[in-house]
Amino acid sequence: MISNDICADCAVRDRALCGSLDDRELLALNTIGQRRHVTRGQTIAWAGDEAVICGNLLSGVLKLVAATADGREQTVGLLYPADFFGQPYAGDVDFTLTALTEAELCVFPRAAFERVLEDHQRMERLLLQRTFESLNEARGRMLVLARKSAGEKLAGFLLDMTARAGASGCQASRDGPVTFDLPLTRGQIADVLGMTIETVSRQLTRMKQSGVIGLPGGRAITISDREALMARAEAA
Amino acid sequence: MISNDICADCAVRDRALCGSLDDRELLALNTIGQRRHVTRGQTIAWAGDEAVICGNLLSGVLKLVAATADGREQTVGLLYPADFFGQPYAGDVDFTLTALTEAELCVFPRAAFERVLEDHQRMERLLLQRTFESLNEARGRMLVLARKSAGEKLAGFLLDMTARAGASGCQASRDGPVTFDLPLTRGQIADVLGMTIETVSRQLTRMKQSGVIGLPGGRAITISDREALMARAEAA
DNA sequence: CGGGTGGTTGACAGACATCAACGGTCGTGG
DNA sequence: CCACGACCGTTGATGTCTGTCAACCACCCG
Repeated sequence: MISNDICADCAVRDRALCGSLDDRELLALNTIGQRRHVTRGQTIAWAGDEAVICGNLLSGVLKLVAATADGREQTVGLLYPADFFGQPYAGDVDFTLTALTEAELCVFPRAAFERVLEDHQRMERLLLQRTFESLNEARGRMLVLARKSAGEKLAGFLLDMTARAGASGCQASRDGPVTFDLPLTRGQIADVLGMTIETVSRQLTRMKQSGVIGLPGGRAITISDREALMARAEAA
Repeated sequence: MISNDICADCAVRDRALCGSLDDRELLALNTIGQRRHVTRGQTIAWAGDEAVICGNLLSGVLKLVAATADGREQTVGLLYPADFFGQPYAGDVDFTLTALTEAELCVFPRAAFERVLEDHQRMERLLLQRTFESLNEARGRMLVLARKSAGEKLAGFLLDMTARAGASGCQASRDGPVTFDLPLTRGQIADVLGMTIETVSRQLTRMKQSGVIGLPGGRAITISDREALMARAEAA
């Protein structure tokens, strides 16, 4: 049975919301869940549309985007594997959800997922906790967007990405230089940090000239001096 | 019995989370809840402290504040009567909670409240929905903070406050001028919108000179031309 | 009466956006 | 295989919005 295999070989089985369910309970999810592949740049849900789906991100990176009437955009959230997307009990979608990279999703019809939540209080509680975490993160980001300088924003962002890259990056030694690929273009970084492409670029070259980071080319980045980066993330 | 009366004469009984409970269930809350009065400027919970309480706001206005290491501050949320505060299942408090005005709270020990949540799935679901709403609001605010000009921010803020003032303000006619008192000082508005006192003041006088608003004195404000205000809230 | 808080206004500066030009890389198609 | 265009990134010149510093006024309360 194919549907049974969906959860069995799930890459984020232990980290996603579903981790709170036992094997038997997973069967219920299996019957309503569906794998879906999206390509870079593809939009999964448009702000203003009816909220019909929710689910888990299996691989790749997604962004949540808010926009003004005249087209200015702000990325208000980044989603990584094992993150939940969508809003149970919602009417309409509030923020456009788009893939920044190739991505794999596990999608549920919203109504069906709500029924599962009702039967599994533990999962609903887990979702509540995650939502609080997202809220705290969003509020922390508000401070960054409103009060930090371009240099501070970028330093903080790079530290985030470094932590996120984690094991996947290659590092010579503990506390030594770390190199990895940023999953975002300069423009996408600008959207996240509330600045322009040019400012992102300029700040990066400045850090490079200071020896804090290296830019080997392409989307690669080397964190040469993590201490300095942390200092810059908090400096006035 | 005093404790029984707490909910009976609650000003926000029908709008707060507890509205989901029947009379018998309210007894459980009554035994753990406690009224508390706070004065203007008083802090209810400090960021970094252990999260020991949560509850409902009965009257007044509270703010949630995030701060950088070097003291820059950003108000990341405003709480109005019937709003819930605190974070069940949390470890530490993430954002300092302070009263902007005299305020009345209904406070619960966090651990006890969590037990009530576990027994009342309906209330937990309501809390989940509210948390999603807060998250959406925070994300919307991210767009404002990062991408809107001072004029747009202030126009949007005034529209919010107008909606909030609602019936309490006095208006001559539908769509006519509305006058009410802002519950925030210029400095507090600046903290909310991510700008400075001076810029708030300048933008207000500019709007006054354009005839969009009136500033009768004190903390009062008159919305003379709501259409124009809406235009300004979205203008580039 | 004096000090504190809150508000307004002016002069000035600086950080960042904007506008513009240019180079590199990659994929497609002739 | 090469060429073209699209996308991405960098850098420079310039402008402007808003933050900073400062002075001043009104009001309130002890």
